[in-house]
Amino acid sequence: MKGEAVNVDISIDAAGSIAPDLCPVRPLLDRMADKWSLLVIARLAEARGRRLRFSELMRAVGGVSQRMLTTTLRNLERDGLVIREVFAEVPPRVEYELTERGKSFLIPVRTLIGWLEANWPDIQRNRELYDKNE
Amino acid sequence: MKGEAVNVDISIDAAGSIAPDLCPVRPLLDRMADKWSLLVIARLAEARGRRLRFSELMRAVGGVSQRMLTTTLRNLERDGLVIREVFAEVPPRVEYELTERGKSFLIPVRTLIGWLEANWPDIQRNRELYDKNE
DNA sequence: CCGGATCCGTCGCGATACTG
DNA sequence: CAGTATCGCGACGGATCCGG
Repeated sequence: MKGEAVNVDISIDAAGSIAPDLCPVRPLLDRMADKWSLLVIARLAEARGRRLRFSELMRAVGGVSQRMLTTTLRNLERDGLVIREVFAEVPPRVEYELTERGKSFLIPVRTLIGWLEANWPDIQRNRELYDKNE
Repeated sequence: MKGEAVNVDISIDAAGSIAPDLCPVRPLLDRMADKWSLLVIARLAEARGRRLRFSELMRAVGGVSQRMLTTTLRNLERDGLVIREVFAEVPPRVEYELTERGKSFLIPVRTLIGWLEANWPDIQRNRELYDKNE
């Protein structure tokens, strides 16, 4: 058991307002928000179709451990955002590439990041003020 | 110290592609992705200007503990997404309301959720397939 | 009624060592 | 080269008790 499945899902209704429980957004959101998913997707997107090898991706992302890169890529593959192709060679070669769905995911991501960039200075100032007044 | 500050920031450049280190998106992203922030914002947005009391918000969100609701609201207030007003009464009354910035945040959120809704069925099918083949 | 303080379990993540 | 296996820590979040 893990928390009795509270009301952690979010969705939007026809009117555009946010409502819970229409679709399980949370599992997805959790994954997009994990430490490496977005960075991996970003690096694959920059390649613009060129497929990246595991080690290549690891250098491009920077700071990620083998373990985490592997599980991140597995999760993205499981959701159909990334394609993984293994070549039966020695030494082994594995290439990764964004799927169409993976590419389309960049649209909401860019919207979000755009908002963050536009609002970050104000937010930062707000934080300083808040922290100063204890 | 906490992990040596690897390359965990993401941003977008003028061309619209995602690049690291332009602005610290990660601290924000972490917070938006925490367990309750989005739900709290959603409930406040539904109120459409009407301010919600703490207990009211707690029932509306559902499943959140007092502790987590408090810290979530504090964080949102710190970032200027929520306004908190305390009334010196007995029993105490505290009301919460979205700021303009808080409201504007709903735009990227809706974009994201829209994408999730549109893609969730496919993703789910993809997952089942992936899980079946071990 | 609205929180602060404390305790504690869980889990994401990093480090390291090993393998086909 | 591209992983898998194992260990351990630290942060997040839930439960509970207390306080103005």
